[in-house]
Amino acid sequence: MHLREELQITKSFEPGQEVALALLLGREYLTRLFDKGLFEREEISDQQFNVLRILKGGPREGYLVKDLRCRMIFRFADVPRLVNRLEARGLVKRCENPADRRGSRVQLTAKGQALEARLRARHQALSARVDHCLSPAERDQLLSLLERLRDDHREQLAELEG
Amino acid sequence: MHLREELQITKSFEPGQEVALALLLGREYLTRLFDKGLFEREEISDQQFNVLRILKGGPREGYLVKDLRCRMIFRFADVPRLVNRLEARGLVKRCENPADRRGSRVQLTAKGQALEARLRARHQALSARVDHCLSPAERDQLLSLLERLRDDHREQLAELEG
DNA sequence: CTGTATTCCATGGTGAAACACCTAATCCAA
DNA sequence: TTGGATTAGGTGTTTCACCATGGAATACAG
Repeated sequence: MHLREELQITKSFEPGQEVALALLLGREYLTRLFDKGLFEREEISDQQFNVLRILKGGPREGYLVKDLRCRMIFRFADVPRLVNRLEARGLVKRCENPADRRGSRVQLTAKGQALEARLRARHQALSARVDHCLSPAERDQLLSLLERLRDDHREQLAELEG
Repeated sequence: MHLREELQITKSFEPGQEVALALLLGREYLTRLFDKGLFEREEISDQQFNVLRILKGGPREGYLVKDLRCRMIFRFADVPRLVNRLEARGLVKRCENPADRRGSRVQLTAKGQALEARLRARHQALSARVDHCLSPAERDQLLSLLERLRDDHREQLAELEG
């Protein structure tokens, strides 16, 4: 369905708006799909799953909060409280870090590992279906275009901040 | 910058994850860019601007809350309270709707029109730069791929809910 | 015309995000 | 060593999203 139909827009698009809208709407569908198909039934948020997944892929001794933060997709996430919630559910634990007592290492518990594994299986199934409607060439093209946009956005952000 | 570098991922991607991550990250950059470059300095949220923009493009008598909702990108937005906040700032007003007294029509005030126009100008400048790093052919390709993904996601969502 | 179903909106509660502030540990230069 | 700067992370507050509830107006079947 075309953007204009989808958002019931009657006027013509301004240049550039279409790409922005498509990106916003694309991620909107994606998150809604994963919320419905995955996170909702396990009562976990996408951000929380992201932490579990990062920990799973990390070293056995875990990550510091700052290491988690820079790996999160949503950069300014409130990582300490995110970890608090996971800790309260017993999915994660904090261990003292003798090398630098300012920060503690966050590690998956056995329960957290089990949940991560369960979610990962379903996540893969959903992701595979996302992928499935594109040919490999299209997929690569999409990835490369999105990468170009990211690079450009990063540049513009730097201009705005610097 | 490649996704893997950006998120400091060491392991290989599972199939399909890359597209999902790229979408999430793409919209992340986009919203951050618009927040920094536009919304932050006017002390308005993207959702609030979206309402103003929808009203601007709509009929002179305004829209009902439900008409706003179905045109929002973020579908489950808390539209009544969004309108409350805009109303409190004098950007929007509610008028009785004689045809159906269950809902009132939301209209832009003069102040709201002025702010919308100011934001729109800057929004266009930013959007144009977003567009600028893609050729027209690439732009169309990106839009069409994203549209295909949306259609597929919608289908999957319907399956999950039905 | 009457009772029921439906639609539209507002609101209360819960939980999470944004932003700034605060504490503690570490680093480093004088 | 000691003083300040830096870094890590926790906390307080406000705002907002999300869900469920409820009430008012409308539509409709009988």
